[in-house]
Amino acid sequence: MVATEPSVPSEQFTKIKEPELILENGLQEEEEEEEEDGVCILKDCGTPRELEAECAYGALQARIPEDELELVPAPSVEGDKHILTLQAVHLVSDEAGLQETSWLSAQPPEEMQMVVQQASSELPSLVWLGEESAQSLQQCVAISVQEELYSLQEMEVMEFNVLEENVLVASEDSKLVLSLAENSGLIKPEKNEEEDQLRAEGGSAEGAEDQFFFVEASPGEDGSHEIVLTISNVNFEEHEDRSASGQANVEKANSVKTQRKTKEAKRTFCCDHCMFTSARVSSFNRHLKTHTNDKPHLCHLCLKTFRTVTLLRNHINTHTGTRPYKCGDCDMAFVTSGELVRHRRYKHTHEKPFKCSMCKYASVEASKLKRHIRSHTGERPFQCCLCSYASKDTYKLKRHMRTHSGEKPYECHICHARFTQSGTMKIHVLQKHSENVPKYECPHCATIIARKSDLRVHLRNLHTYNATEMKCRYCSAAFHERYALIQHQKTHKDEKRFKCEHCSYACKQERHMRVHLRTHTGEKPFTCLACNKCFRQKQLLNVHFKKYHDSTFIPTVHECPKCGKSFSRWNNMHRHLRNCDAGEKSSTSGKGRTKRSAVLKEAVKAGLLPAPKGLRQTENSDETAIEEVSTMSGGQFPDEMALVSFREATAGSEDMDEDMTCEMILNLMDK
DNA sequence: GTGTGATACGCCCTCTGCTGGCAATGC
DNA sequence: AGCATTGCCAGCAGAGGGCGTATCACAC
Repeated sequence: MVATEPSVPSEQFTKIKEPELILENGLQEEEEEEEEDGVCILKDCGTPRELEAECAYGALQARIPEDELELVPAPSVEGDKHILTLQAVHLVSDEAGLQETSWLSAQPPEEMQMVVQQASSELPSLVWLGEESAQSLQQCVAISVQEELYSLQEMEVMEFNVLEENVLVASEDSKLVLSLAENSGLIKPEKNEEEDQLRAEGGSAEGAEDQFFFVEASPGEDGSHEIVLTISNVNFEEHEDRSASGQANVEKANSVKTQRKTKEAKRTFCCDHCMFTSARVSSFNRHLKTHTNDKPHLCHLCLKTFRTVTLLRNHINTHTGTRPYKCGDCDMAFVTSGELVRHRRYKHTHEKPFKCSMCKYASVEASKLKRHIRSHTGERPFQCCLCSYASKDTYKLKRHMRTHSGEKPYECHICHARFTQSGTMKIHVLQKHSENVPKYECPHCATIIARKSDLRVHLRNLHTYNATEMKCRYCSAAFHERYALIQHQKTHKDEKRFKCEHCSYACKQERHMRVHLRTHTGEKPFTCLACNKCFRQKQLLNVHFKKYHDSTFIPTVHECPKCGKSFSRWNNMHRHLRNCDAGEKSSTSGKGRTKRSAVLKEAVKAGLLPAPKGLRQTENSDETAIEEVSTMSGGQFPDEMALVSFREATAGSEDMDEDMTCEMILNLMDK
């Protein structure tokens, strides 16, 4: 039945756990009526490594013969030997809730056969102690081990230790004895004592026939060396929901950190609703109030209710502003003394009792140290449900969730811009709406930067030593710092660094030198596809093609503003204009040309005359003059050959200024 | 039963630093 | 005109400080 059926008590485990006692070192007789259940504190006295080495499935199976095991009772159990049956139980799927719990059941001592069956590979930790047939099993002990809390191997070792340690417990308890092998065994409660117990509870011996003892195992405070067993009665008449209750026990145990030590011989009261235990009745009773909604103490100001007078008083202080605990070193005051102590540590004494073992960090509060340690371990327990992000504390996750919700809770009170974080808004207000905006000056180049973080970027990009040399574009100099390289390259700015080896020509750009060299080599790399005529520059080819091979080309017509005569070229119109204007005779002398050039230039600048294409004022006219003149397409020169002549003539002086350009044009015009 | 210190959890805050889009600027 | 550079700026996350509150252990 019990051994083979998955109908393991579960819900009852939570129901039957009346206020329990720790049974240790012999419990007082006068309190026997309270001892329905118990909590046993077990201490590891085995050798887990040996056990682990013996069996991959764990110590229990390792130490117990595969088919039979004789159990030796605890010395104090009246010398009876009890052999119990161990039986593995494979739970069926509809009892999945049990699969997270391991069970051990002890059959009555009259069943002197112990059989260990290999648990299924899927459920290696699921082991029953019970009679082979299980049909006659009327009492048993079930041990629940939380798989969630331990790795499989650890859990199994612990399982063994539970049994092993029960010898000690049982030997002194004589109420509920579990022992296994020489120093281990599993013994059900002694019949007579059990009956006495039941009588004390007002029950009957028959009632005991249907009772299970549920034992919950959980780790002790200091790790694997101590285990807490919580033993409860189980009523077999209510088995229907046991799987669910078994799951409930798993969850319950997971949520509670057991910290109970009972090395001292004293009673412990166990909470019916949680894992809480206490040796003091007053504490236990006070704890019980946490599970009730009984809050008899009413706040007359907001009608909120509280369990205790102290809680109510503290609450009322929040209404009245009463803060009886005042800091002697500042104006702060607090409702509780604990708050004051903590405040003084933070602000005045700087006492930080919680120190990190991995760094120098220390904190006033343990929770802060715990949070800090996550920065060492990388643990991120708080997982975002919408993305892969996980944070180390709840607040960061909450803040992160704004990236999904789009929430921007912080608003600039001046321009009403909204921000996701208060710090961002603060920077915004400071930079945009404040008068005394702090500036950060680079210590290396005196650059002023508004934000410290951006100064850091500036330093990283421009002033960081680079192991790889960065070479100057214009010379052989090399630098390890980007800023130094940039400053150096600026020294090349006004240099005519490119000098012709065949003549005195010099220029600033290499591309100009390449064009110039063609005047020495005679190279004409640009060939007209229509007539195979070759040109030294692409612009000349383009002009040629438009004029002679492009039927859609419409030459610009320039009209004289005085007489309306049409000219195909801008410069011809202006030459005409000089003659047409007030009958003044044109001059072809150099002085006169220069004067005309200046007049022409000024006229164009003043907007009195239409600017020839390519003769606009530019910021970098020295570098682009030749290109600008070259783009005087559309027949601005007297003819194509004149343009070519111009190009060739100016090829060696590309950096001439605008006046020179105009003069050159006028010279050509004069031709 | 109550007061008090200790503990734990949660919330909110600041400071810090990195990232990438954007626009101005220079080449 | 196109491209590279760089400061400005908002978004976002890491780390830690400070405090409010609930609960427990213990002494009285």
